[in-house]
Amino acid sequence: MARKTREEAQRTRQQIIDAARTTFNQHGVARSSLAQIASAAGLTRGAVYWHFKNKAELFLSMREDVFVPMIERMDTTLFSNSYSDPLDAIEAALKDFFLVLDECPNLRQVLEIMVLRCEQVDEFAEIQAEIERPGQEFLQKMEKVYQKAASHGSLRPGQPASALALDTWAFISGLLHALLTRGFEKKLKQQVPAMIVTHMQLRRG
Amino acid sequence: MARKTREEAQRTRQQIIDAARTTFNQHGVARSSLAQIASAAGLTRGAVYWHFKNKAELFLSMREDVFVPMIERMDTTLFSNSYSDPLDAIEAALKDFFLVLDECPNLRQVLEIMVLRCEQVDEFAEIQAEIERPGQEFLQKMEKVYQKAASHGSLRPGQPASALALDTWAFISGLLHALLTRGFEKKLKQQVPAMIVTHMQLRRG
DNA sequence: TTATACATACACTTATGAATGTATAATCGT
DNA sequence: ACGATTATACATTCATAAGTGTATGTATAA
Repeated sequence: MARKTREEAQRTRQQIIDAARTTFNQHGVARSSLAQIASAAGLTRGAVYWHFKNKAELFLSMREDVFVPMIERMDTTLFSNSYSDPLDAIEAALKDFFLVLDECPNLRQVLEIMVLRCEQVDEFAEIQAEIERPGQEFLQKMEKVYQKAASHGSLRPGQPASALALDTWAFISGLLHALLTRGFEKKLKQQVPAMIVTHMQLRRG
Repeated sequence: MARKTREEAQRTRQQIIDAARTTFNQHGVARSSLAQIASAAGLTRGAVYWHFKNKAELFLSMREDVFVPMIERMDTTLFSNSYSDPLDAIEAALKDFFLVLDECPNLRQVLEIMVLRCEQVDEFAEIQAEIERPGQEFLQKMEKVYQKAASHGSLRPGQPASALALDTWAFISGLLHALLTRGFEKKLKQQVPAMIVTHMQLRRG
């Protein structure tokens, strides 16, 4: 075939990423062949191998495509100074996270792939480390905000900020997994905001 | 080779299950071939195909080998009447769960495989449903115990039992995933009892 | 004219499932 | 109780399918 413009080439690259996302999501990472992905993008393996070294690199590129913006968005809400009570900032950030998850199918698909449809082992060990890090950083950020809430006086006394942050972290992680494994069914999805309110209510003074 | 006694055959069956567990855990389910598993058990694929139809059936057998006893043990603690306060029963059951997880490497390996090293998709859909069900049942059991605690008067008022059960469920799920992904490192493991105490303390009256 | 953006073809490896082989428990008839 | 028969518990072999990475071809944008 013919050579494409640079912009066209970038579009095909994006098409491959999109095809990888849907294919990984449908069949799992291990069971998705590069031929399948290429075919889903209307291309051949040659195109895939031109743009990406192998499946692992394609996986990482697909992830970065949607992961970085999400983290930035959460941070801005979490550290926003438009909330008088830091606990409100946490509550808003948590709600916003699940709202984005509901609104952005690309992000949802990528999270589904990373959590459910990817065997975390061997050469994907580095990938796994990359997945963990945002969670760790989120834990530290939360602890800071809980400390702010403590000095603000809105926090129910008796527990250190670190313990509260751990509890919230486990709660969010578990809720995310529950949503992902149950396919974001309405019944559970509608309970999410109330669950967050309950969770935060338990630590208000 | 020669034919074995029925008891010997049962032992080789168990050897295959053990080999599958360690192999799945090391390399992931998809990347583990039946030849690898057979070799790890000191056998050939012929033995595996004799005892199991295919990899999926072997996976399910490996799971049932350790999963059923765990559920029974949790239930006995959860519904034990040796605790005057139902909240203490919940706290004890949660602590016991993570204690068993720490003590029983087989159960830990199987959970690691199911959560981290198994792509939940396609023909494993039934398997996934089997994995979800205990979680769902646990949620319902918890709700009952929270209701008992409410009528017992030890529960901090303001939240329905269903909401509290959901929160605890998400907490446990998240904590389990955290432990599994971080390889049960001591630092986090030692925090588990305190986290459970914190979690329960937040809902005591 | 050359580097790019792919498509096509090739060589190699690996896994699966079924077929076949085989020594011996287990069972059955006498 | 003992040999003959049969079913069992595997090992071995075979046929086939898929996937990967690389090498090569090629039209065209740069």
